[in-house]
Amino acid sequence: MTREKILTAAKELFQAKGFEPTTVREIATLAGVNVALINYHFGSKEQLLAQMVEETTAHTLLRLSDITKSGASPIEKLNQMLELFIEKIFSNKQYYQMIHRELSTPQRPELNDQIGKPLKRNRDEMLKIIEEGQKKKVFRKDVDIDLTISTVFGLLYQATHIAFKNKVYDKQLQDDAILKTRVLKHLQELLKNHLVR
Amino acid sequence: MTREKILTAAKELFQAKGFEPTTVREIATLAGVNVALINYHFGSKEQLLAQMVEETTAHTLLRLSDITKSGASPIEKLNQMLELFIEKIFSNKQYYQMIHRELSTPQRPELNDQIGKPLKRNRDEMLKIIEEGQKKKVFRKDVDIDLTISTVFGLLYQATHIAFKNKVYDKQLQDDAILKTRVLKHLQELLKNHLVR
DNA sequence: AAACGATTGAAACAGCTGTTAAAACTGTTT
DNA sequence: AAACAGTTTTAACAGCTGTTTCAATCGTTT
Repeated sequence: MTREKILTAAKELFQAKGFEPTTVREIATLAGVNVALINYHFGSKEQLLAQMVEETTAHTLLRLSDITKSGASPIEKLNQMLELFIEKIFSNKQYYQMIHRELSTPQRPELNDQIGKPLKRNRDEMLKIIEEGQKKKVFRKDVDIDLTISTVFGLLYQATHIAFKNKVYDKQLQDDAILKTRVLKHLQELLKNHLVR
Repeated sequence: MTREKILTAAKELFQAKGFEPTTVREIATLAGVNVALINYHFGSKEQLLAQMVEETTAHTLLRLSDITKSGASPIEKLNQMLELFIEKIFSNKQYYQMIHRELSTPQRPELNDQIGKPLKRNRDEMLKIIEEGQKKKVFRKDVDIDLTISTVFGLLYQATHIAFKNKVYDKQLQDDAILKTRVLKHLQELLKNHLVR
């Protein structure tokens, strides 16, 4: 019970403020527990985050392998995959922003690795599908697959920025739902033009 | 002189460690000056970063408007622009990583705005060119320009990650030069397929 | 009821952070 | 030589950080 209360409070604060700016005392207060219990149950503040990422990632990977193993065509699979990622990322914008921020910091390299692994598995699933499409000769072979995948995740990351930092790009506040369909459509057309021969 | 020494030392440390983890005392030591001089010359640690970004950005914007104002075709302009961005970003990978990291943190929103403005000007230059291409009817009109630009910058950002965090994506260490030409070629083809009608 | 290990609470640890007030020192102008 | 503004130094401020120590409490087992 205490463990869960700490995890919940920590997730909320890490999302809102980031990892480093969040203090263990804030977490303890929001969770309604004593400060010392964080170190008692998780060992350290870092391991608390590592545990959080571990438990949060599991579900997405299950749904991903469902798509990969289905009988759909490569293009259909790719589209389903895009929908899943967009859904996941938009409903946890702050979480993914925080993860990427943490992933790009030179501090805490060990924690970095622990967070990086789950994300790499996402990339690998997309890689499988593109290679399958090439094998079935529906996708062109003269594309840089690695950079294509990076393009997708790069845009998804940028989209989360646009979603709640519109002022930076001089745009009116846009409804997430609208942005989501825009992103999906954009990525679908982009990939179709780029991959399909 | 003191000012410049502080700026140089700060840039080096911010790049290597990030903004927050770098202490004013470290900056002062590396610059070989007294701690108090940072606040004397810049007012605060935050304004030091703001000033740094301001001065670093100026040159790029000059070269950008050169491209925009040239007589080249939209496609040529776009390619020149890509080359410029890739050049700038790859020769200052750590710097741009740091900037993006700082830009994605909910802390220090005022500083956020100050950093965001120069980056927005980059986007605007690219926007101009795409709109020009549409007006001259060499580019399709049914594209999401905003997301197209986000796609470019999103990939460039991802590329800097790949450049010195290859382990995350299970790749061998790649020479920056090779990666740069790969990125350039990838973006050129991607945009051509997506924009040109 | 006694004993036990697991969990919790209060308090303090040692160390760091950005910033600043005031004095000391510079080089130039009167 | 005196006055002056622009810099630099010293030293301290007030506050925060993650972590740990040790005693108190809890629920379960003997």
